[in-house]
Amino acid sequence: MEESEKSSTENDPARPWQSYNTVYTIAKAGMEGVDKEKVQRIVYEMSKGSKYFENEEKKETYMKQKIESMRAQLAKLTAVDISRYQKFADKRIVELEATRDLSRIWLHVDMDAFYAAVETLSDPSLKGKPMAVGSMSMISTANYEVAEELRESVHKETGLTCSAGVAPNRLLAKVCSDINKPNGQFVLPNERMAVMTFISSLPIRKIGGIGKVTENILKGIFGITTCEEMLQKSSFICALFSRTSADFFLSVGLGLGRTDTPQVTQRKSMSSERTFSPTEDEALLFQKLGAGAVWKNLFAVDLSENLASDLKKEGLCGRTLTLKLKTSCFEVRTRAVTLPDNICSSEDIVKHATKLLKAELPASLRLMGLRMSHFNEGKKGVASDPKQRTLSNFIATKDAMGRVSESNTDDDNTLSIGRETSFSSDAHAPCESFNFMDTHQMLFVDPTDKRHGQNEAETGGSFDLQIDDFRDNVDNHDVVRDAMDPPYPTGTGEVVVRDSSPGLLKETSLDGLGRVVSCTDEESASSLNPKEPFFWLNDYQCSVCGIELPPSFVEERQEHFDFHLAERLQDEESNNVNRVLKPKQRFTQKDEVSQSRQRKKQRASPSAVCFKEMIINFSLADVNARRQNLLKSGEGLGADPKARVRKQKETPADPEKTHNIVADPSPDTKPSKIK
DNA sequence: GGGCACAGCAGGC
DNA sequence: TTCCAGCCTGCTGTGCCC
Repeated sequence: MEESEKSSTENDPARPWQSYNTVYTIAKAGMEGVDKEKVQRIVYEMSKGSKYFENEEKKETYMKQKIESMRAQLAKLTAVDISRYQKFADKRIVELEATRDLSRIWLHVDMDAFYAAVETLSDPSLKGKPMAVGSMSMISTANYEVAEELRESVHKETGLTCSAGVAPNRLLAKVCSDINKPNGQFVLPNERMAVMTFISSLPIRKIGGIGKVTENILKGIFGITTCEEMLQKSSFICALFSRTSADFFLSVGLGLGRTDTPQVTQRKSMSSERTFSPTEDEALLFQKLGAGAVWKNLFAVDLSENLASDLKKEGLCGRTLTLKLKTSCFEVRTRAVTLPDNICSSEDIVKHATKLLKAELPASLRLMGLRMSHFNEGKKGVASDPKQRTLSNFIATKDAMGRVSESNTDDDNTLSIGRETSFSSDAHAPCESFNFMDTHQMLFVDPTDKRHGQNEAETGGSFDLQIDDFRDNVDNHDVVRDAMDPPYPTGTGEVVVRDSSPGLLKETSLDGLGRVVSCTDEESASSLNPKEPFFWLNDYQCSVCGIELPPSFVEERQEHFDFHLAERLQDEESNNVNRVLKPKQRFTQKDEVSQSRQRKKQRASPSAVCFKEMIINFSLADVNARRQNLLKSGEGLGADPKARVRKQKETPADPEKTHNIVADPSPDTKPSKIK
């Protein structure tokens, strides 16, 4: 169908389902060839008249108004304006082009039907049956050699298929991984011409960050449907959008994307929300919030309790509490309050949330949510990365223990951390891999261990923890061994041994020869008395907080124990170092630990692995060496990307090379909100 | 005017 | 594959205060 014809039919008032675009898109892989109109018409007819439908119509009307308003702005532009914006746009394009980095190759791996596939893997009887997946899993991997070999290896080890995209940057690698889904791959050469050709016909919706609204706006105002057209309309884009948005759109037109390794970002907020049957019953709404909830009633876990529990698991306190409401008409409202102090307890949360809700009533609601943000501002002793799990939390996690157990069965009894093994509890999380070297509690810098004197080539570029060390300590003890200023002329490091068995907190500082430097057995600043043993009174009541939980509530009791354990360790973490060390030592330790941690982090980083999506970053030099080998062998590199991969597969993998394997936490550069 | 808090929205997974 | 729900991030606009 010609573009003009398509455009005219899509505005046909006799076919209202064509603009009901919230329910269907052909942008996703595998949807080409589907009878779009038929699908849209059916969904439209079935949705018509519902509250959701009415809200969608309202949103669409707003979007149309926005498009009309921007069209009007466009119409007002004079020839002089357009010329000025064109000059500006051309300048920006040149500047952006100068940032093009073709020196690296990114491989984006996307697991096919990941959740269902994993569940079927663990329970083959599910194969072919409809199912809902509520849990996650992970696999570990090692060094793989450029995409087919990797996919084959994943399939061989797990039975799961994945799709891969190879491109010069993260943005394009993600797009490429979508092209031959499922169980396929696409390689985009690191050449400008190839990128520009690729981008010329690429629908804008394929780009991460361009969703339904942005697509409609770009199409509705400028008629832009492909990435290339972003450049053709660059002057108008610069005229109507903010600098951030315009830069993003122009970058898309140039096929530019981030080429640096994404960093694990600090968590900004944490929330909990629930949808329920629409209700105006104020008592019920307050109850859902947590007001008036009874501790004993764990079956009716409310929002405030949920949020408080999640916050405590990560040791977070926040200052801003936001109440999110969705009315029965699907209208979303948020109401926030910023407090002078951090809060994290369910009692505090519910107190402030109740005030926020009261101000909104009466209302008929179908969803409520609570979000905490502005974490731990000004609070001392808080980990710089709240998303990073503490070792104690990790150890207390059943899943984590399971992984350790698996590793424990290795023939060489070596738990290799940072190179081949990582842990992830959330396939969506941006690389929530567990990294021993990043924890406060466990820094293995043993001055007597000769391994640390070896260079990276000897150690394989990573740290190996002897499983014996680990096993000795995971049971009841945390051991901190840090390189510190020598307290004695012997020049050896000091070791702090912390015994945090339930009901006991004892710390002993030893010098490098094992002599006792200091010993503390003082009370923790924690609200939980460290000397107080943790147990169930009459096998029923928590000895710490008094909550009652029957013995049959095994999981709930375990979670409750985890909560107290986390609370205790969090407090210990913030108090421990200061109690044991002299001021000078504190300073030196902080500095050295920081450096040590950073060094280890750098060395450990090539191994971070997560799922369901994974990005692997190769240096172009590595790849070129492989290419040269292929050319020398007379095989050549044809235009067929698959042929390229086949050739490379035949070259044996080089075990010396490691590459960055990182999670894909987010799309490359997100556009800012369109003005 | 700058900084901050708040409200809302878009988008990814 | 779609949708929605849930959770998260990031951006913009507005209003208030200093």
